[in-house]
Amino acid sequence: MEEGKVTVRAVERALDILLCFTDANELTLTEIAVRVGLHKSTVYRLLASLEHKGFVIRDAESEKYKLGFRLWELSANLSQADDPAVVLLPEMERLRDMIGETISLYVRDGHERIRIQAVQSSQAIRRVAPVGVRLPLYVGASSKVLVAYADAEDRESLFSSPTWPVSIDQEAYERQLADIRASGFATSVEEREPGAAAVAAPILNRSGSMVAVLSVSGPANRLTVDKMKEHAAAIKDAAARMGKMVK
Amino acid sequence: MEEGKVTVRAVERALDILLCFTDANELTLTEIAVRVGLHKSTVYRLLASLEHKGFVIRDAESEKYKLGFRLWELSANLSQADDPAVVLLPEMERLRDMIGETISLYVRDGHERIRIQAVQSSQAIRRVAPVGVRLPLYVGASSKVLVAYADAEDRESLFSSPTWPVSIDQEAYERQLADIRASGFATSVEEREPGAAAVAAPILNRSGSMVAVLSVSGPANRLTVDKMKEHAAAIKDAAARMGKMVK
DNA sequence: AACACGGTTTCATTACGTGAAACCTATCGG
DNA sequence: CCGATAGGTTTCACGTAATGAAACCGTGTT
Repeated sequence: MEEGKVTVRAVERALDILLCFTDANELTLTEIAVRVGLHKSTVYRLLASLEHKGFVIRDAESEKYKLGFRLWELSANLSQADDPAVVLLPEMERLRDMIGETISLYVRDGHERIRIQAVQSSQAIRRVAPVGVRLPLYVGASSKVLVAYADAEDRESLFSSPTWPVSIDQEAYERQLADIRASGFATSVEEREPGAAAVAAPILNRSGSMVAVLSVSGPANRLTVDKMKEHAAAIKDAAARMGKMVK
Repeated sequence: MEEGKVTVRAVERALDILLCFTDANELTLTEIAVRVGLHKSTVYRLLASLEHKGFVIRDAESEKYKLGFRLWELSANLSQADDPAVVLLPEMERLRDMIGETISLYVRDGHERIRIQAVQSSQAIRRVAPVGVRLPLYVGASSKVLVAYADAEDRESLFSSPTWPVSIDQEAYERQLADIRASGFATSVEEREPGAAAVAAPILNRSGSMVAVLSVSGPANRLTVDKMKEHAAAIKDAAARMGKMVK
């Protein structure tokens, strides 16, 4: 396992436990142990620490663990200024008005992506994109960008994980990712949803790491090859500007 | 140092670091090191872990550390239904409208209490109670309730801790706590702040454990003995109702 | 009764987290 | 221009403290 940063194992494990609660809001100790792949007693001790500091609590009746009040305190202090979903919204609206299609913003979360922001096209036929949904990482333009711009070791662990479809021709897929990195955007036509097409580009901050992925999506029959090219240019341009707005 | 729970040192330290950001939203590594009382390199490693998991980030321009986007994800999943500060707010407003004084909600946090919610009296002369402040646990009506209803061993460790004022006559104090438990409320007149008085009662959930403490506070000259009695009745009533609303 | 399923405790082992100290790179002030 | 300061990073030897296995406890469930 390649590192690069000097981290503290116990802490990372504890944080992994916290992150379990992004897609489940009540878990038992053993469920958590399975999720993070650690021994019961290890999880027990880590949870005890998290509980002691108020980051998790045990629900009185269900006897299960859930997130604690400490996170309220912290999230109250989260400077909204750093949340891409907030900062980039105006810019996304500008882009939407310019090209007239639905604009989405995704971040990767483990083996999925989350749509953290979206502005809807105002056209009658349009892509409807609810905020907050989780989508698989192996289909769609945004997914491909998220994977293409992940760091190497991260990608490796993704591909070797049991959630990654074995049906994918890894050879061809890698070539596709290389193309995406070269061109700076990805496209998809009816990959995830029939009748839908999309163009996506990474938002890279000043230090060059990916903050999120921006996408234009709409009905496939409106997103012709020419239109896609136009959109790709527009979205790359917007993404570059956005990259300067976030850490 | 009395324990009682098997915790993981590194994790607790990391969480302490996170908690630094409740009262400051940008900190340098060394500032953090001072706050938590650890060596630079230790904090460095813990921060690296927190950063790696997205719980803190380094601001691009200020180069300081701040809370990361991961907390957004988590707080999105915080079941609002369990946060007393949210659930009980409407009820607190009702109470405020009824008796016309500032209503506060406190929880205990180690050797302090935190005001997790407050609704302000609309009178010209009033108690102004900002949410989020931390106050000592040895003065004020709310403090006394928080201590009185803590479990015995918890109280013991509190009293034997170095932060507990030695000046307190423990004998008399214990009697006072017993009275509070008997009557179900506590009062204070100019105990913590000159000119201010308060009445406080515990919010006990169905299983009988204390969730928070509710208090009425205002200028001492308005909170006469008679008024205090009225308020005590009102607040006990409200607290009882609230106790059924939370876990 | 036997079993499964959560949580808790104990214990031996050594990996891992730790603090000190050195180092690097800026920025500041005389 | 040089020394000082401050913030961050790396290295290293040491010994604690985190770990996994296994046993244990309580409570349902069959």
